[in-house]
Amino acid sequence: MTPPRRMTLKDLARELGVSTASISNAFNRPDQLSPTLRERILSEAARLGYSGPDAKARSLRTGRSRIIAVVLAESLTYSLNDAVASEFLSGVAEVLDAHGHTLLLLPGRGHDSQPAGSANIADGFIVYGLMPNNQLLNRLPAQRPIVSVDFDVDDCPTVHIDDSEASYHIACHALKQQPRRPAIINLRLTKEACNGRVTPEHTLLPNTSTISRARLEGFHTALSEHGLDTQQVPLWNIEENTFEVCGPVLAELLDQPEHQRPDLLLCMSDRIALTALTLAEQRGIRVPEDLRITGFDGIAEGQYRAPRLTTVRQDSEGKGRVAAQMILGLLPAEQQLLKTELLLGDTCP
Amino acid sequence: MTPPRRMTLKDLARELGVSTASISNAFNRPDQLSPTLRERILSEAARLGYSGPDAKARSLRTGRSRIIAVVLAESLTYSLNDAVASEFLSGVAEVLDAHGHTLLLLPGRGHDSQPAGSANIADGFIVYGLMPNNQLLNRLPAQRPIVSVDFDVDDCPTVHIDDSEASYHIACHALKQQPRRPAIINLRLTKEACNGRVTPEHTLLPNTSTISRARLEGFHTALSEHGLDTQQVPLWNIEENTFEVCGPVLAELLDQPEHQRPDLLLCMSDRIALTALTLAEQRGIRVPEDLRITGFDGIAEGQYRAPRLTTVRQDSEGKGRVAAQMILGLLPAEQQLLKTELLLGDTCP
DNA sequence: CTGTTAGCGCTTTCAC
DNA sequence: GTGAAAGCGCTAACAG
Repeated sequence: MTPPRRMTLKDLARELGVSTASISNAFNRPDQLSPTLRERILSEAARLGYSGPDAKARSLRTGRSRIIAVVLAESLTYSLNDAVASEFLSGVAEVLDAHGHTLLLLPGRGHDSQPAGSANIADGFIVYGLMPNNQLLNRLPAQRPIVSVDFDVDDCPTVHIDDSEASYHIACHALKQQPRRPAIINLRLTKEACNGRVTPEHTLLPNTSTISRARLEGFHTALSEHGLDTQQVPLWNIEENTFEVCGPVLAELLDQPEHQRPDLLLCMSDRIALTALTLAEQRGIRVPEDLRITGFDGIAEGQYRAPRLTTVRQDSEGKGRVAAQMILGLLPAEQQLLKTELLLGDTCP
Repeated sequence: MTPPRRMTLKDLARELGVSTASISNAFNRPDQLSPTLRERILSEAARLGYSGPDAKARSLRTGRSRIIAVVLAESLTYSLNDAVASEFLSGVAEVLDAHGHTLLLLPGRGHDSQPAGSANIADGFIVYGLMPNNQLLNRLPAQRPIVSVDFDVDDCPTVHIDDSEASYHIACHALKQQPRRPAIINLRLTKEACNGRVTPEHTLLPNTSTISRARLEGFHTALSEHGLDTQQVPLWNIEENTFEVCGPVLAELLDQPEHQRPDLLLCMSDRIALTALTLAEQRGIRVPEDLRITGFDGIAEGQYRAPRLTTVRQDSEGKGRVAAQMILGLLPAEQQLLKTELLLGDTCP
């Protein structure tokens, strides 16, 4: 009885009485051998159960794996359940797939740990939404292309949107109605973990390169231009963009006495806005009459419902596509700024 | 000027004047060398920019890549935007990550195409929601572990839920209220693509091993037991579990004359149920007074809203965890049947 | 504890 | 066209 070892290219060559080079060529370079021989090799290979060159050996030999890794800021568990991150991955996957590449998912886990050893099998890295100071970047294998998304890294091509401009625009729209008590609900704005009202004790993350600060800046500019004192506008913060974490914070906010409760919520994500909307509905607070709400992201969930969310649509899938194209060299490796669009829904008409 | 070639283990060995084995051991087997030497090697490696053994070479040598592939039924673009699939992937990722493995995503694309060449780098495969007749299975490299999820494959460990039982239970609950015109909204039930009412012209997919048929069977059993003629209960079908595809079908259903419009929708997914709910709200159809709706899956979106969806919760993340544990050999490779739970929401109290 | 060495399976010159 | 041979970077036996 023969050992049940997986058949190798060499085995097949011996079996067919041809050289290993011909087998290799049959699979990789059709022009290097006669069609007849190629046919014979391919059909015999199928018959004998040889399913093509081993990817491990091939990638060692050629130096390329046809695998692109996406490094996600948060844990995979979180990212995969976040609509924005999922859409982004969709876009990446679509392009990679169309070009015969596959997608390896790497967690950014913690703040400065090593990426898994198998990470460096990838031909290139797309780094999504990581904090700029994250050590992880330096730990990625050098010499291989990196594209960063949603934040700037030195000497690294980037794809992102103009967060402060988009925030400015949606805030301007919301402020047309002259709110008496606007509030801003931030996402990961503070250095210390904070789920609730932001107080003077909290320090904010650096105002360069963090999404939250850019969006906050846009909101503040709009508020100032409308004659409001930004110091007077309460800031709330949320650490994680999930129902579970948003819920209690927004409940606390909405359960304030009515004369104190905000009448406009500028939210930094659709998830936050949708949670606010649900909780308002449960409390009989009318949207938009008693409370106007704006979101950010434009996820499907906010648009296929009644009332529809007023928000900024960012093309996350498009971001993914551009990032993938850049990493594959199909697009020049430069800064790419994607457009956003104001979606006028029912929560802040 | 030295060539900018990536530093190899051998280079480092020469540089430090030690053997390659020691370098390798420093990274892989701490007990095989003195702590002093190990420290020196590690720190020098960091200083000289050697970021550890190359994954391609290592995997060729050891035969293992520490990469597990998940083969998704649909395109990645679709799967990543589907809450159920995303939750499943979350569960897989969580376990893999905890055990130093990484996740490679493979599209099932089409019905019988080759998996990408780089696929066979994986140490094992988790096959999610594929049709049982899919050729893809045979194309996966032999000799490597496979776990299938949500459908049965010969000689292949599987994790799934009892779809027909769960459907039976939720239908029994819904039928307590004696609906006059129940309808069933299926997901991929017919052989031919069909978005709308299922007619006698349509042939259904085989009743073995397809989720839809199992769920339909559960619904039918419950209907019969409640004295209803299953032949009289209209079947509708939807091909893709997205807002875009569900919308028109459910609009057509809801826009029927009132005396003809169903007063109970047994939906095969939460996405379908949520779309029905939104469209009903837009039309002023009261839920649950005029129309009761049940879903299937128990996604967060259906629970963190008002009214809450009545549905069956299946633990997709748990499925992912179990599948990952099986593929890593942490759990015996056998049939695993996960529990489901009836969630009584507001759409069918 | 350390060093030498033989491949893992493949691709790709290069000579025929 | 085809075949022989070198070696991608690493690990694990084994010998010292």
